[in-house]
Amino acid sequence: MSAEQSPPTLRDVAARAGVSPMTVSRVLRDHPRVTERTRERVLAAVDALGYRRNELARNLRLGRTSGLVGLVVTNLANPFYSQLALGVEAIAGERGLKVVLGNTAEDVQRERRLVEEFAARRVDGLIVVPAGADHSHLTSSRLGRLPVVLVARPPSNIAADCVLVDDFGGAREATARLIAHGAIRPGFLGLPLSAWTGSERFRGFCVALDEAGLTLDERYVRRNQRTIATAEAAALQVLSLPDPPDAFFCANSRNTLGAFRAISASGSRPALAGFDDFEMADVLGLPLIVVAYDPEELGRQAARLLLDRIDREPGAADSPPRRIVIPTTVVEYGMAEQPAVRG
Amino acid sequence: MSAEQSPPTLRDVAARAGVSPMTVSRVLRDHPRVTERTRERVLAAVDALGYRRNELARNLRLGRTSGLVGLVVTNLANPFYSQLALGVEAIAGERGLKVVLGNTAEDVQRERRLVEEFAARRVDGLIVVPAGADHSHLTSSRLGRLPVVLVARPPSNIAADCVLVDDFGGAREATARLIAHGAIRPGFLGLPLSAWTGSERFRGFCVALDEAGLTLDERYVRRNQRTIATAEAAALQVLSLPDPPDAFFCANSRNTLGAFRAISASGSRPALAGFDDFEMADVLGLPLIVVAYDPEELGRQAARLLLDRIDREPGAADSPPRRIVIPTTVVEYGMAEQPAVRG
DNA sequence: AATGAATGTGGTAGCGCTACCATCGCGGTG
DNA sequence: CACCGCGATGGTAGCGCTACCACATTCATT
Repeated sequence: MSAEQSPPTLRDVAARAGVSPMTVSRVLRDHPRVTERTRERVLAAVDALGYRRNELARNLRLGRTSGLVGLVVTNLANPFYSQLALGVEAIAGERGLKVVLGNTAEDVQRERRLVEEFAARRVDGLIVVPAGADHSHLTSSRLGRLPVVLVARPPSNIAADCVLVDDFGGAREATARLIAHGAIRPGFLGLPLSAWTGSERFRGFCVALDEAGLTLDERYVRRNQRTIATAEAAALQVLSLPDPPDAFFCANSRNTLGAFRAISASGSRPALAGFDDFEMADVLGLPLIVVAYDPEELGRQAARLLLDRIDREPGAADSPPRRIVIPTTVVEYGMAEQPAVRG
Repeated sequence: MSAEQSPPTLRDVAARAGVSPMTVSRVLRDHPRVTERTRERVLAAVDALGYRRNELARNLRLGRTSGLVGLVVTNLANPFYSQLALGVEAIAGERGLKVVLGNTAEDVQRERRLVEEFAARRVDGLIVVPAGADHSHLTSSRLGRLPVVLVARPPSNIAADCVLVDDFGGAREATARLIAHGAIRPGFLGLPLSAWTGSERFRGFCVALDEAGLTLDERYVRRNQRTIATAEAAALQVLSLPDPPDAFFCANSRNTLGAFRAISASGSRPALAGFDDFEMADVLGLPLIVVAYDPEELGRQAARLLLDRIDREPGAADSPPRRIVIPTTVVEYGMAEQPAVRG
């Protein structure tokens, strides 16, 4: 009685209630064939002992799954991914599934390990923001038919569902707005083309230029900025050209902020547009066009795709992979009225 | 052979390798007493079948824990909590523990449910940012001696470890800096006193005033702003007094941003200080003092406290609850040089 | 009164894994 | 040549739970 070492088991409850373990199990499962009197006695024993059913043992006996969804992201400190996680948690939670977290820090090795561990823990499914370009370790078949949904970056050499942001459309539309506001020599601050978002957003930028009959000046393009500071330096470099750009499209918020700083520092006032909305966009005091979307929705859709696969009969033939694209909206903060607005 | 329904088990591997399940188990555990030849045959079978050890079953047999840490936060969309999660994940990950996520949206009922579910899943420990003031459902004893660490808000009527931010010290120091820069009638935009952070930060503000020999004008105090918009309105209200404050201390970033907007809109230029650093603090274009701290460190410390409890022998007497306070630093963005700096 | 069905309860087995002990074969010792 | 010791392997049991079947009641039906 004094030092209750390990939590009580169903057996302990049965002993105390003076019934068999089976009866306790039935009471806890709300099985109909139990007398009210028995039920009460069992529940009293449960209460007295502080008993809690061991879901691990239960799951082992029952399904062989854990009731967990593995979520592997590249950088949880990024609000984008935490909102994604929130969306996943919301939808998974509706089904009683819990979310297990893994952070890769863009390290493919860590991603591999995490995916292996999650599979070993018998998660019901995986939602992954892949760090690298090679996704061969994410094939559902290799993971024991474990459903996998990719987020933000499409599957490269495997068949898997995925949820993407309309990187291309958003970049194109925002660039078009820049042009509608009068830009004729826009520059681009972006990401390496090796990154999916990097190439898609650049493509959108280029197409918008093309559609407006403008040609891209390669001197205005910088792609290797990973921090606000380097983005600022890159923007300053471009701005110090003898014929600087009259606008910037920035492929993510770090570049946008870097450009913002550069513009604040320099005398020139190029127009500014960027992918990713941020909380203080409207108080920066400079006109700004941003491409906004809902990261939480990204998570919700990914979770829905995953639940769909999980619910499918395991014997059923694999349905073809699906791809969901989350739309973007372009928001203008403090821009002067322009002649024409697209979209 | 055609439709491999369920993942292969250790038995399947044993059959294929022509050995007993025990031998397979030993190989997988790197038990020393296995011939090299046997090991190779087993590993070949593992490879051929794509076998992966079932950690659920393993844990059931072994410990009775899940190797999971439950993390319950109030709002994952808040970057503060996602960085916290990152810190927890980092430390837990070093020990091979995974983090299961729960979001309460400040709903005490949801918190209760989540804690119950996590306990039923036999998590090894819980890290909770409590939503309400009543923490009775978080007692380690009620949860089957499950270790619990509270974060950001201290335990109110239970014994539990906790990790806190130096709310008082940070608010006091930042307010002192405002005063050092010349403020003599500072206002306060804050949170309800019922919230721990709300009362602590207000206390710091008051003490700093007192230490400088200033008296608080109650008309300058607003406490019920939950959004940037309401904070802006509150700040405007205060600023439109016949004798408005010459500075604001804001208890969180929403209030700081609201005040920032109000100040930008109105003609006056009160000095501004606020709790919580944010990425764009230095580009706002207005002098600003912020109280900064490392949310990730908060998570790391919480995880360390938890691991400490987990590692303790279950029979050992409960050690007294510990409390760790994460220090804050005060950062000045674009402030003019002042006569004297404290600290 | 005998039969059958419906009902509440208990016993047994087993999910996948591993601790523990038993067994077997080997070489070395007296 | 029995004997011991040791290293490699296998058998058994059981972690906590529940599906399945067996059984003992009870009650309606013929």
